[in-house]
Amino acid sequence: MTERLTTTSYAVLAQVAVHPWSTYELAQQRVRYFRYVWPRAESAIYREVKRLSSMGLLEGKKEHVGKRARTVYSITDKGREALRKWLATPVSPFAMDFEAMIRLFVAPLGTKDQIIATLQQVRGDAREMLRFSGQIKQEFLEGRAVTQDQVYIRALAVDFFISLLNMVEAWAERTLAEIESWDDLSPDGKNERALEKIRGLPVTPESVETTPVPPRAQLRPRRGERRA
Amino acid sequence: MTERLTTTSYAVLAQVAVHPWSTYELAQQRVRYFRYVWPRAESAIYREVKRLSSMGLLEGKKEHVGKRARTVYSITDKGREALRKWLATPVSPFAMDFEAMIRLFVAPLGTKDQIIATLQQVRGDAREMLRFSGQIKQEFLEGRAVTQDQVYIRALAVDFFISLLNMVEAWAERTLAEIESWDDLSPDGKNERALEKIRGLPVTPESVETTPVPPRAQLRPRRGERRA
DNA sequence: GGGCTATACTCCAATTTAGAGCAAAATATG
DNA sequence: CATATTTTGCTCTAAATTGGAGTATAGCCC
Repeated sequence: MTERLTTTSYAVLAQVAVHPWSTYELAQQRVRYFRYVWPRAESAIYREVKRLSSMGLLEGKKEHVGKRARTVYSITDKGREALRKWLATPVSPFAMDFEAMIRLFVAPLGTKDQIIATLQQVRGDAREMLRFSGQIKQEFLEGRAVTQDQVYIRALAVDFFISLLNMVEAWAERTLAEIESWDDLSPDGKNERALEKIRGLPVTPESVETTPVPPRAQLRPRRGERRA
Repeated sequence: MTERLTTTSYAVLAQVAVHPWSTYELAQQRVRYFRYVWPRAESAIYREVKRLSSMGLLEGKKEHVGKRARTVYSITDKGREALRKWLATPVSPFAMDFEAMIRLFVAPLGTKDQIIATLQQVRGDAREMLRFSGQIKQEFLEGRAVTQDQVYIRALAVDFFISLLNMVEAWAERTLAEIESWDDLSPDGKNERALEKIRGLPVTPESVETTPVPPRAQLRPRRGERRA
């Protein structure tokens, strides 16, 4: 048990800051909070609350439902202080896990149907998450969200998700349309059209340098706060 | 050393399928290929090529530069076959690590300057990656990309990235504008406006059910191919 | 010939993950 | 009302993964 706080620690602290939770609820309700921005194993949450509580950043109270015990955690002043300090440090850059891209890359090895199925999955996932976002939106509009008093902040996050998901959905849609218009997955006669497509993609023109340097963003630590 | 192939295995196979690479190049050039869709530790790549090679999916040839040995890997037919089989299985859903969202969530604990700095980082990261995407775009337009013969597929991926990055950049931009227009980070009088903002967010209307079920997308395995 | 950086890895401790287990409570089913 | 199933509320562990330290040669530049 190290004393080092990771982003996962702060995610748990942030969620508990909303109001007290039992560990089980905390693990379940992550969906509503940070499942989509900081997905971690369930067992990691159970481990984390213990750690944070032993460090005095959370306070655990044992409760009983019949014979079965459960622990309800609340954030302490020290915990809030830790969050405050964290806010002054640099953020780690965003990253994705997007397996479908790797499949697209090697798509010509497989069949047209296979890559279409993959893209339909992506589109389906985006739509499902959009439906979920729609529920969150409704909760706020109807004034029944748990963090109703924080709409002014939450709105910014909801905006992000809906934009992201709409973008993914739209991309999957137009990519499906493109691929469905093909006879097969061979390159025959498709590259000309593709170059036109690429030419049209909007990259802010300023400084398309030739230095093939990987973006510096990648040099800041990605997960924990390990220092060099 | 298990025999199980993970998405990381397929990412390496996919990259080697382009042309033979030395392990070092492979690890370095991941930026160009799957760094942004499947970011993994460098040491994982070194481990993976050995594993794949012991399984006969890659073939390693020792070369010498003076006294120093290096291994150049090429994909085997068996390796291509593995990729082909993989394409028939279901994709794992996309996921993000986006620490800035957690910070936004607890932003009122900190200062306005802090959350502004965080959002500027996000915008900066997006811009940097956009610049990198711009270089890729240029490579294709000038016909000097390594996978020039695959533009018709690559264009679809480049489209995705540029859309994603522009979306992130635009979101960061408008969120910064919003926050900069505030006097402070207190909720005072901001929630009305926020509700209007939320109301305007485009969620496809079909079926905004009230069942607060977490999207099924999350139930498919995220990383490896573990079966239930 | 000294210093620096790039190449080319290996190794390892510390985390982190996915999932198996276990037990009690609540709910459904016959 | 007896029994089966599901949900709650966790703990434990093997296996995988990570970030970094370490080692060593090569090739430049001054």
